[in-house]
Amino acid sequence: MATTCPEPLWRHLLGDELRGIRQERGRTLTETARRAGVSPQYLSEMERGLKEPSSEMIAAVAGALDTSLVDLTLGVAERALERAPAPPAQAEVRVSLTLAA
Amino acid sequence: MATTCPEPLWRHLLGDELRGIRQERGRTLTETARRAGVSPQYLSEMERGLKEPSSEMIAAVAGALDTSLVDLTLGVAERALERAPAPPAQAEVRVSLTLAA
DNA sequence: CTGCCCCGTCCGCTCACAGCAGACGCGGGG
DNA sequence: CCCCGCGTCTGCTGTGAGCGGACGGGGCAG
Repeated sequence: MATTCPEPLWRHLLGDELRGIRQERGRTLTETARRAGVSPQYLSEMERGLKEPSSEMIAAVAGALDTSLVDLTLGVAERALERAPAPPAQAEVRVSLTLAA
Repeated sequence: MATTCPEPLWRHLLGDELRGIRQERGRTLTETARRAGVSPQYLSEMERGLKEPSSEMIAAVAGALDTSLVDLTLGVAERALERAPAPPAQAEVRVSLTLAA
């Protein structure tokens, strides 16, 4: 097991996920920022993982992208899994529990 | 679909998840804080959703609890699902995709 | 009973950063 | 040339992240 790649940080994964969703929906950064009630420069920074957005900001941008915190955190978890050298077996067990519920 | 319960915020869900994991492992707040390199008062505030911890702080506490950002965000997503009035069908599809990978 | 230790939370504080206004470069169209 | 929209850069200020000291509660020993 290689330990050469440290775990990515929350703000990076979140930013990647937000940009991913936005582009998937074909939305511009400027329009999304306006809908979320934040500045375009700030949304740009969020997406690039340069800032630690508050929970309210996260919720506002999620709303502007017609998604939810559930989807967002799941997407972040997926990205974290993709970047992990070996997926922990426990994480998969937890995911299957989520399906059972 | 009742819209009387707003979606919980990231910091609340995160805090609940951190406290849940810590108590599951039978660890004290003071010991966990020491291992994470944060003050006990700050960890207390984090767990109660009173503060917006930085990504590095989240990582440090996760490390102190012998867990990862993957597990953490999955746990948060689970809690968000539990508190959602009706689980979005899309979220479940994403989870099954995670299993397939 | 008192004193000590540990636990978790309250209160007040400082300085780094969250969030943004103005500016910039780029591409496209008239 | 101009205008518009896009996304990012730069600099700024007020706020809150993170913590030190203090506090109350519980448990234990003398």
